[in-house]
Parts: sequence; C-alpha cells; structure tokens
Amino acid sequence: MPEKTREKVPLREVRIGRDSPDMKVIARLFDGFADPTRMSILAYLARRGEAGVSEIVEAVGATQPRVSVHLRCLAWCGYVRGRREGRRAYYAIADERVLSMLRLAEELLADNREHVEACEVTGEC
Amino acid sequence: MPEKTREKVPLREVRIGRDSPDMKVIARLFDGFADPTRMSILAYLARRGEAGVSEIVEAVGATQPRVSVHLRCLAWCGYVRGRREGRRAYYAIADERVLSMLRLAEELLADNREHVEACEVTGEC
DNA sequence: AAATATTATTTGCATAAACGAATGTATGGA
DNA sequence: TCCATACATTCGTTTATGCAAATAATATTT
Repeated sequence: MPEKTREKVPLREVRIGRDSPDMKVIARLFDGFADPTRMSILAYLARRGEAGVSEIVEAVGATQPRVSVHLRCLAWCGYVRGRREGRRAYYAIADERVLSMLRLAEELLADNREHVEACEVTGEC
Repeated sequence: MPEKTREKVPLREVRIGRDSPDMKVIARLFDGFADPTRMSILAYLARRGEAGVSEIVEAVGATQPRVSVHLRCLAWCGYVRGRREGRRAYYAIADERVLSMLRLAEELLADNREHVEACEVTGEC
C-alpha cells in the first residue's frame, strides 16, 4: 500500500513482541507525548521557543510542582533542555524531531480526529 | 534553535492547556502508539504489509482476544485497515503517516534510548 | 541574616488502562 | 444440520500513572 513513499520499512532491525525490550522502549517513547499536560508544555515551547517555568505553568493550567515533574522527565529524555539564570529556569525544545512528531500528529489528526476522540484503548471504540 | 528545519511551527492554531480538547485528543493519538502490544502489531504489519490475525497473535505474543481488541482500536482510529475473507481477517497499515511515526521514533531512540528506558513518567527519572 | 520568590521533590490517592479468562458469533466443511 | 475453526466481545482484577497537597531546596532582596 505505501507504494510511493517507500523510503524504508521502519523498525526492520528490531525484535517484535509484546515482551521485547525494543517494543517496550518505543512504547515508552510515545508515552512521553501521550499526556495532555506534557503535550501542552511541548506545544507551548514549540511556539515560544523558550519560556520560564512560571509562564509554562500559566499556559498549561496545572500546578507548578506538576509542571516541574513533567519538565524533568521531558528533559531527561532529551525532548526539552533546561537553562538556569538566577532563580529562574528556562526551557526549550531540545530536538527538532520532537517538532516533527507534533507536526505528524497534527496531520494525522486532521483526517480522523473524530475517531481518535471517540475511541482509543479504553472500553468501546 | 530549529533554525534550519523551520518548516513551520506545529500546533500553531491549537488551544494550549491541560484541559483543552485539542491537547487531550493529541495526547490520545500518541496513546495509540504507547503500548508494547499495539506497537508490536504495528511493527509487524509494517514489515509484512498484510497479515492474518493468527500470525499477528503469534508474532506479538499476546492472547488472541487481546490482539483482537487492539486491532479494533487501531482500525477505528484509522491506523490499520481490516479485510475479511471467509473466516479469516487480514490487517494492514492504513496510513503512511503511521510508518512515518515509527521511523521518527526509531530515529529519536537512536540517540537517547538509555534515557527513555530509564525515565519516563513513572517515579524517578 | 531574615524574608521572599521561584523552582524542585516527595507522598498518598483515585482513576484509567491493559491483561487473562470465559464467552459469543460467524464461516466453512462433513 | 452439526461440528470445528477463526475471530470478536465482555468482565473482573491488577497494575500503573497522573494529580493535588505538603514540603524542601536554591537564589535574590532588604
């Protein structure tokens, strides 16, 4: 079916299977994007380029400790990077491929947003 | 920071915030990829092009009902498509952008796999 | 040094999602 | 029609993960 965009088959060298470490880590990677709070942080940073924690907290609408925890995870995984200046901390997207992820999600959603909204995993699709 | 790949800022038209429907649905989209079983299904289909449920069950290593449920969700959301032939059902990736997702994940993981493995959300990064 | 502001960490809890097991449905052959 | 095969659905349980609240740490200001 992908006859035109045959760039290359993804995950060709990877061990398939629910218990495979490869599959687990990939699933985990996507988990980083699979939360409204983290997604809000990423979307906000994608626009602003760089932002202090207070701004992020306000934009995201979560408590400050919660944002701080999410930022730590995002930074640890290499999605964002932090910088300290005095008593303030600034964060920004650290990897362009994160932006590509967001773009791809946006495109995918343009077509079947209603479906994704209704279904997904829990209960009845 | 993304100075060269300034294709366009993603999610520009979208409402940011933890409670925003936009953020929720995007997070949900990524949730579709954030499970080892579903990821195994997708990776397997990415290689084979099309496969019957029995094959998938064997490759994934989950119970048949579990695979069936996951396939239903993946199909509902437009990631895979199903075809019926007699008493057998065949599935395949339905959207090339799903393959792009897998490729992107693979690339991102090539750099900071260790970090993603260690951290991510739960407990201490 | 004391007080304040800003960010980080820890804890307990409630919810959500994945799983196995049992069951249901439909198709094809005897 | 009756049985076997292949896939789908439902249910109860367990795990895991996001959250709020409380607390701690670090850095500026007075």
